[in-house]
Amino acid sequence: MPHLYLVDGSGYIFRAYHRLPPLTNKHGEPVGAVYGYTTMLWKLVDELHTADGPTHMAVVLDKSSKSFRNEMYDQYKAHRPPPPEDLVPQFPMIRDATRAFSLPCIDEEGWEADDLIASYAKAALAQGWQVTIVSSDKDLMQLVEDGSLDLYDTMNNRRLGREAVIEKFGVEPAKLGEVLALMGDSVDNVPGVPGVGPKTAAKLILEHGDVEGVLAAAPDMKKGKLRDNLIEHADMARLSRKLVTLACDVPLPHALEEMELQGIPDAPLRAFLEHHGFKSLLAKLSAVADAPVATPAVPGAPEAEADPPCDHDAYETVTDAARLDHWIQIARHQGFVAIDTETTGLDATRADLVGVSLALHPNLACYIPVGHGGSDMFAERPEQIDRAVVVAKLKELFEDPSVLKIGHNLKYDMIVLGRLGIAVAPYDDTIVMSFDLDAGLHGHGMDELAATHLAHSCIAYKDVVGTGKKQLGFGEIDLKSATRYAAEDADVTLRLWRRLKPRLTFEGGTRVYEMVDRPLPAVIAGMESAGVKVDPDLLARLSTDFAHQIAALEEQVHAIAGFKFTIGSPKQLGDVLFDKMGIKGGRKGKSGVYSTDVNELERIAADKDSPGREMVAKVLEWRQLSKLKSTYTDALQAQINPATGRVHTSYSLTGAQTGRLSSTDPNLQNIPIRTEIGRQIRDAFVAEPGNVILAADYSQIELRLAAHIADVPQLRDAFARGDDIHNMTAQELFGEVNRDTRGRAKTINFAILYGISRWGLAGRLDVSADEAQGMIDRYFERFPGINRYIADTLTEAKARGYTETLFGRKTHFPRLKSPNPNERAGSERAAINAPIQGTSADIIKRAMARMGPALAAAGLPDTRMLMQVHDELVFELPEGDVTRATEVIRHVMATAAEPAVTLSVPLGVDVGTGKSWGAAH
DNA sequence: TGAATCACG
DNA sequence: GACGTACGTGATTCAA
Repeated sequence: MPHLYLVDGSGYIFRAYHRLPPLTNKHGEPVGAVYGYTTMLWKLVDELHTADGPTHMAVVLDKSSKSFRNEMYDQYKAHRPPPPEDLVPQFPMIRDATRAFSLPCIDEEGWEADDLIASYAKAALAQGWQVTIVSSDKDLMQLVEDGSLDLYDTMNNRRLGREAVIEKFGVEPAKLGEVLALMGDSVDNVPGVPGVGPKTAAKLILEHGDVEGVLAAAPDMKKGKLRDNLIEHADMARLSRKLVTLACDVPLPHALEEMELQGIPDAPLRAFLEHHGFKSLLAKLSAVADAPVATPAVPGAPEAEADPPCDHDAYETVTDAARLDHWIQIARHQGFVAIDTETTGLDATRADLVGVSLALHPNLACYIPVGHGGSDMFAERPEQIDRAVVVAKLKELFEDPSVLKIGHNLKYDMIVLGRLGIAVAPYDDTIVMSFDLDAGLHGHGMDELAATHLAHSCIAYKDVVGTGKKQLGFGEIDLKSATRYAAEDADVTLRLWRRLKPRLTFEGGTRVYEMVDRPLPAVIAGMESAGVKVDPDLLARLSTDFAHQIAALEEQVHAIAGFKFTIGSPKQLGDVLFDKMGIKGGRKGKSGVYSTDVNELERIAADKDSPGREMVAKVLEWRQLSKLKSTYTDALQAQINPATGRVHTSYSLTGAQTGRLSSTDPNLQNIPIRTEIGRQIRDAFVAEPGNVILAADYSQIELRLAAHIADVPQLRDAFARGDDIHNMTAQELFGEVNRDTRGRAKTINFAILYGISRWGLAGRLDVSADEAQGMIDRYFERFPGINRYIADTLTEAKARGYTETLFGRKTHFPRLKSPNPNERAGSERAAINAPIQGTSADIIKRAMARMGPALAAAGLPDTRMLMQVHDELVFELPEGDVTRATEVIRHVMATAAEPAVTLSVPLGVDVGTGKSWGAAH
């Protein structure tokens, strides 16, 4: 007779987590619960062919924390703390483990694992099967039937049948629901009746049959607290009765036959165990290698078969609502869908939706046009579903918590869809996944990834819309061509996801993906959509002001030269200074042009005897003003979005190899601050009336992280005391603290982080290479952790080809093995810096991900995060909220590493506010 | 399109 | 012994 084992995976993993020590695997991922779960599954599967062993098995999990019970009672499970942070990344691994055993993994939105277990159990019993539920959950004990259904607690190795239930609760399993209802449950927040515990509940039920019987009998009971409580809380008792009732009629997506157990599969299980380095289990696997072998294909595992090539003619153009419903229905059923949007432009904050594509499986993809034709009055508008209908239908799918949306650079789509009222969740982003796996090895654009991973060359956008004057908007493309291009994008995205997702697990990328990067696309989409207000009048005033000064300087420079030339041309300027005016010491670069950068010009300006002193000073001033005008005051005005009156930058999540963000169009991460004249530009970044700008920045975060990572006690103590770190370094290195030694110490502190050479330091400090070497030696002597860190980091980077941050972010350095010594040396310096810069980036990203929820929880929904500048977050908020917001922001930033990483140095956060960004500093 | 320059952390 | 000299970015301008 078939014997079905239903494993309560969710219940198990929580118990395993708390019972087992916090193990980590070789990738630094927490795996304690996964290890416990794997051994448990194995033990069960091993019992196939034994007397009471399973013939069929499935694992049942909770899909989300919400179920139909929350609709009955909004307080249900309301006091449950979120799962521990180092347990969260283990949830996907539990699914990996289950797949490695080729077992079905069952979860359904809106239902708890208990309901699914009850429903499958009933279905199996109805066919005359034997059922064992692997769990120790008391709610599931309601299902026990003498001789046909029992519970199995693998942690104590105990089976639990009718007798055990009676012993534990004093009633038959069939009456257990009545008892549980009266008792209530503080963990799940089932109210029950106050003052009624297991003993009283059992007594009452034995006497009166069920909850209704007890409530009916209450008025006749002897006066006392119990009677009063039963009468007063009758409604809560009835509600509790419903809450503890298991749903036995959930639609069942998996046939019981699919759950047939084949034995221990070799290849996928071996790959899984090797990935985590579960050595004892690997040994065990080798011992059972001759056992019956199942041969399932693990989707996306390294040995997975290649997908068929993209078939552009297989893609469907969806132009009627019924077909759209059909696609949505399959996506719902499948639980994941790749998506992509086509729009009228590149700037997500302005672009309008033209169409959406979906992909469900390789070559199973469609394009839903909504904005084709229309703009051209001569062309006929091709048949399309009404835009509002598409938006409404897609909103339901894209917001469905049980359907994973997969996109490539989803941030873009989120901004476009966000303006249509659609909030995409949950999601995976393949550009982020690729970055977390392969930063430093190659780019992460879709076309490049398709070529690298799928040996596929995507249709070029330019080939669809043309270039130059003849370039068309995507809405002007005929539906056939549009479908071929757009659906391919979704198809390729899906294919990439199938490749990359398992690699995250197998290569240790899950930790940084889940703990740092995954939340970022949504967070940054919010920041970009919000934008920042700039004062165009102030910028215009600065522009004219600068223009006048530039014109005056230009005239003076030409007068000194005696003729006109283009000051902005380094080539002409070099010729004027070094050839025509005969200034000595000109250095030509490889392109044969004299160097005229600031260092060179300042050198000339410092030389009292140089004939070019006057001109050079004016050129330097001219350069500064030209830069400010062209790059900032002029450009920024042009970047104001007329619809919002604000500037919306675009952050790249994959721009910097170390994990930092980068900012473009415009770059808001290089707005001047170091000189007074440039700083004025920050005054143009302003708050709306009634609001203020708040800037919060980490103080010396990279040096603090260096102190922690390299384990330098002196630096750690200095930060713990709150000392000025550059003063302290000056004291250590030079024996006295003054402006000069502090400045030098500061230079050296940074230089060390960047892996500088003695010549580099010599150039910076204007001393000889020998003197510079002396300072470096002294530094290493005073802070002995530092050279050990540098040596260890390089050794490891060379052996593995990559470095890692405290959160497991990898940065690859293929050029560490370059035959070119310069390239090699450059990579070595970058590798020394990457763990520090990267960890800093990880920490502020975690702060950003937590900031929205933390502000909302504190009742500060109007505090908006607008910008990130590597170690600084900028907010706009109502004046009255400053005090409370400051507290929340400071706390979130200071604790952002925890609990995943415990730092041995505190993280300091400086906060300032004002009407403008300039005033907030 | 690449080099040079310079703005930021 | 020569090489070329700090990590990470993006925008603008010139010149080919």
